[in-house]
Amino acid sequence: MNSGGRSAPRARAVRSRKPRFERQLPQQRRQALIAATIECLKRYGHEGLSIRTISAQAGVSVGLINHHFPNKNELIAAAYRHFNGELVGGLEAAVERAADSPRARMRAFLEASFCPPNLDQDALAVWVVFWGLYRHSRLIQRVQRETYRGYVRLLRGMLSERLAQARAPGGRGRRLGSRAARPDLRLAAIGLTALLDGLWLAWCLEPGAFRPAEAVALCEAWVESLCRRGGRS
Amino acid sequence: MNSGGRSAPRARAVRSRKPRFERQLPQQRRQALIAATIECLKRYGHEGLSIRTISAQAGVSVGLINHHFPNKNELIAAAYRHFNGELVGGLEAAVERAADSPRARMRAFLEASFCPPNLDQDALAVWVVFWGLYRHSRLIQRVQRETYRGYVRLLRGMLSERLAQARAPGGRGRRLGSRAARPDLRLAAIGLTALLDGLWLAWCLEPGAFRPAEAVALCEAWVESLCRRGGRS
DNA sequence: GGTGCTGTTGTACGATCGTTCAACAACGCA
DNA sequence: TGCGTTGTTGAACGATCGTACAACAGCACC
Repeated sequence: MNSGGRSAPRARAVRSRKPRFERQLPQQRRQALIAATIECLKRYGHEGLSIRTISAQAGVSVGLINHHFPNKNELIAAAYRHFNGELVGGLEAAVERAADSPRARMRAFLEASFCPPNLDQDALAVWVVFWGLYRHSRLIQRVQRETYRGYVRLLRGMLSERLAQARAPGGRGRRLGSRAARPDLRLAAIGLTALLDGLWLAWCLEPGAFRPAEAVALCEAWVESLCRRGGRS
Repeated sequence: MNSGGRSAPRARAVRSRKPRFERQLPQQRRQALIAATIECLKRYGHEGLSIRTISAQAGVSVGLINHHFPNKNELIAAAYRHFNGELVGGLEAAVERAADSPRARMRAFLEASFCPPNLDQDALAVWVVFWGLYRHSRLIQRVQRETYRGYVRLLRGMLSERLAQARAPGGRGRRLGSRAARPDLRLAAIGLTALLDGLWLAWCLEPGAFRPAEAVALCEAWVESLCRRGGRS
């Protein structure tokens, strides 16, 4: 409040003191806020979804969020989009790193599904909060619809390759007439997705119940069974 | 505010007017509040978990909840216990109504799992909110631990019967030596639970993707596969 | 009909919520 | 070095949250 108090600190700041805050590009700041949102969800669950908690986690003031996002729901939707993208992107990368064989690609997909960072109790806590918002938020519904397509396409593509290989001449398909060899890909994909999700959920709820490798084995056994029976149930 | 205003309306009330509220036994009122809590969760999701929303749904004043429950969390935990109990009780009743055959009992269990009121989008919304509270509420954790045992015991018991029948002399078990006939019941139960939960989840998220009967068929195919292979993966 | 108990009401309180906005300040640029 | 742009701050607002509590009133009982 004393006169001159406005310029004196600034003169020192120019020389040595670090500024009270750092300006960032909107894109970078948005990413930081999204990361803070997910971190808050991991730590505090649904109660972590408050403007003050998130801004404190990001190390910024409460007002900044509404400068980069029109409102809280848009920030949450952006965080959901990011979280979904990380999952699908990680799985796609794991599949592409694998060998060319459909069997190897499927195995890489399953192992990536049952490894950190996807297989993580914190991650489940985040998913569950998002799912809880699903029914009453059109934004969340839209993000879900957009990102889920990528996941389904990836899984269906691999399963299709895998089943096609099994009934190819050089494959391991046995005792199959041409009719039985036409598997019901739709039901097969639904079943595999359900088994995968269910195992993932069960492990996150109780990590001691079984080992990740056992989950991979169960899923592979399901695919094997599909190959042998031609997908018919 | 006029003198005599206290006794005059009361004289009429005794004759014809219905009282402003009705006293109920604590047990009945508690049940009504629990039902209102679940109804609010179905309608409004996590935002429905407020004292004012629940008391309005139950048709009582805001103060009454804290007269029957020490705090909001205890009410939510009681609602979670009730919701779990309804599920497990309904499944047990369906199994007991079925024929004696292990196959019929398992089928009844699966069909009850994929029928209303269990197979319901509203029900999923309720579960998801409870799951979101799990990690940060010791009350919810305790209820979960208590009620989940009943579910696991029911499912394991049926699966055990079913597999035992399959490898009995008169059963349909084929090509099985005594060693292969010893299924890994633990992994089998884990897999079936995961498949069941995953299908249930997938249907609730997108009811048009497949019919409930198809889900039952997928689960039965899994059990059939276990019987044929002796549970080995 | 009067009395006591207790289930029930509704106001009040402090805390926290999402959002707004005027003022501040970091940094590019002339 | 001074100016203009704009990312950033933090106080303030009204709304809503969970809880407490004194007063009211339904109903059983004498």
